[in-house]
Amino acid sequence: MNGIGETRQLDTATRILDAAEALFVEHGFEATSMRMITQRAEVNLAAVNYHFGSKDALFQGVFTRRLTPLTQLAVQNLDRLEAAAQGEPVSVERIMRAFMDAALDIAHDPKRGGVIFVRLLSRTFIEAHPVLRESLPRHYEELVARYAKATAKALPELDAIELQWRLNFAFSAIFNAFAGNNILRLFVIDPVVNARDPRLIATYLVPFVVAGLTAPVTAKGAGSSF
Amino acid sequence: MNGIGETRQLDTATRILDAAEALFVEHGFEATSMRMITQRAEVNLAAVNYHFGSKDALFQGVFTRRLTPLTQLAVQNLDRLEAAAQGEPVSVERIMRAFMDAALDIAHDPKRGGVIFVRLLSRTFIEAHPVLRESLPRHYEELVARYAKATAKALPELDAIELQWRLNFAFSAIFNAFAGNNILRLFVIDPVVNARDPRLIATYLVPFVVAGLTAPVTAKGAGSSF
DNA sequence: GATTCAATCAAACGGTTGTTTGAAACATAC
DNA sequence: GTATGTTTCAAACAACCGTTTGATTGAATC
Repeated sequence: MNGIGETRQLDTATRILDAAEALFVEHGFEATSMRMITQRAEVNLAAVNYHFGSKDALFQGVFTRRLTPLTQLAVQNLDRLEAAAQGEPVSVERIMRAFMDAALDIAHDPKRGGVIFVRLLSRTFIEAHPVLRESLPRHYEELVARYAKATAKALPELDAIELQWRLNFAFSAIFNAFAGNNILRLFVIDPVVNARDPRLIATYLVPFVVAGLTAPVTAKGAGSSF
Repeated sequence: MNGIGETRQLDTATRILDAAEALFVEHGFEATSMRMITQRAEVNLAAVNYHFGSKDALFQGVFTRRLTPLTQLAVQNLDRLEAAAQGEPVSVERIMRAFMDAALDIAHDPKRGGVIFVRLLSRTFIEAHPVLRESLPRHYEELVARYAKATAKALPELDAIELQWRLNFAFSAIFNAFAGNNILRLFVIDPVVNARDPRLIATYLVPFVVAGLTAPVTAKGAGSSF
C-alpha cells in the first residue's frame, strides 16, 4: 500500500492468485493451463514456478489465502449461538444459518474472495481434487468438528451413522448450490431458476436442508429387505 | 454372437466403451487419455478415432449406450404409479423412490452399466462437462418433464420457482451420493460412513429429500432484507 | 560506485496430448 | 484367384503441457 493507492499495480503473486482463482472456477483445475493464468495476470510464464514452486502448490495457495477468514467466521458465528444458548442445544436452523451466513459474508466481500471464491470452494469440495486431499482437512478440522457436534446435540434421536449421511446430503446440496451448479439446467431446456446471488440461494436452501436434517429417523432395516 | 459364446472377444468398439466408462469414473474426462483407454481396452490407439471420430464423441458414446434403458425404466416406474393413482397426486416419497429404483436397477445390472455407470452419470451431472451440454438435455427432456410435473402435482402449495430450487437441491444430494462423493471424507479425518452400495445410500437418501421437498413454503421476502 | 540478491524475462526443455497417415491384415464377394 | 471394402497397426504429426535455464533488470546495502 503506497501513496499512489488504487492505481498501483498489485503484487505479482497476488495477481497470479487472482487470475488463477477466477480461471479455476471457470474451467476447473486440469483445464486451466499455466499460460492461461500468466496471460490473464499479465506476468511472465515462469513467475508461477518462481513464486509458488508448481501448479499444484499454486492451487493450494489459492485456498490457503482465503480459507482462514472463512473458517474463523463460521466458528465465530457458532460460538455466538452456543454462548447465547447457555448449554441448551442450538436449533438446526440456527446452525445451518450460522454456516451459510459465513459463506454469504465472504461472498459479499471482494477482499476476502467474494462470490468467486465461494463458488471455487464449493466446486472443489464436490469435485474432490487429489491435490487438496491432504491439505484441506487440516484447515477444516476444527470447523467440522464444531458443527458436527452442534448438529448431533440438536438431533439426539439420530445415531452417528445417519447423522453423517444427512450432513453429507445437506452439504452436497449446499455446496452444489453455492458452486452455481444448477443441475436442472443440464436437462431442462429453459430453467426458470438461474440466479447466482448466494443470498437468494440461501433463502431457499435453509428450509430444505433443515427439513432434511430434522426428518424422522429412518426405520432400521428399511432398505435391507432384498 | 456366435457359438463360442462367452469366451469370444468382445467387439472392439464395445471394449473401448467399457474401458472408457471405467476410466472416466475413476479419473474424470480430462485426466483420462486416449492411451489409457486403448491400453486398457487392448486395442490400437487409432481405434478410438476410427470407431468414434474423436475423444469427445467417445464421451458421448459412453452415455448414449446406457442412457435409454435408464430413462425408460424411470419413466415406466412413474407410469405405473400414476396409473395406480387414477388421477390423484402421487406422493413425493413414491416419486422419489420411482426415480431411485430405476437407478438401483441399473446399478445391480452389469449389462446395463452397473454401479459404474450410475456413478459416472451422477458425477457428470455434478461436474457438468461442456461436451455433454448439448447432447444430454435431449435424452432427458421427457424424463425431467414427467418427474417435474408429478412433483408439482404432489406439491401444489409450492410456486414454480421454489419447486425448481428444491428439485435442484434434491438432485444435487442424490447425484452426489450416487457418484460416491462422500463430501465429509474431504474434511473429516475418519468418517464412519463410507459405503458405496447404492441400495444402502437410497435408504438414508429418501427420507432426507422427501422431507426437504415437502418442507413448509419459504416465506416471501424472507431473504431479501438486506 | 561496486556488490548483492530478489525478480523478471525470452527461450527452450522433455514429455504428453488428441489426431492423422499410409501400409498391412482381414474378411467377403465375384 | 482376384477384387473390394473394412478393420487394425506402428509411426509420426503438430500442439500443448508444466517446468527449467541462464541472462538481464532493478533496487537495496555497504
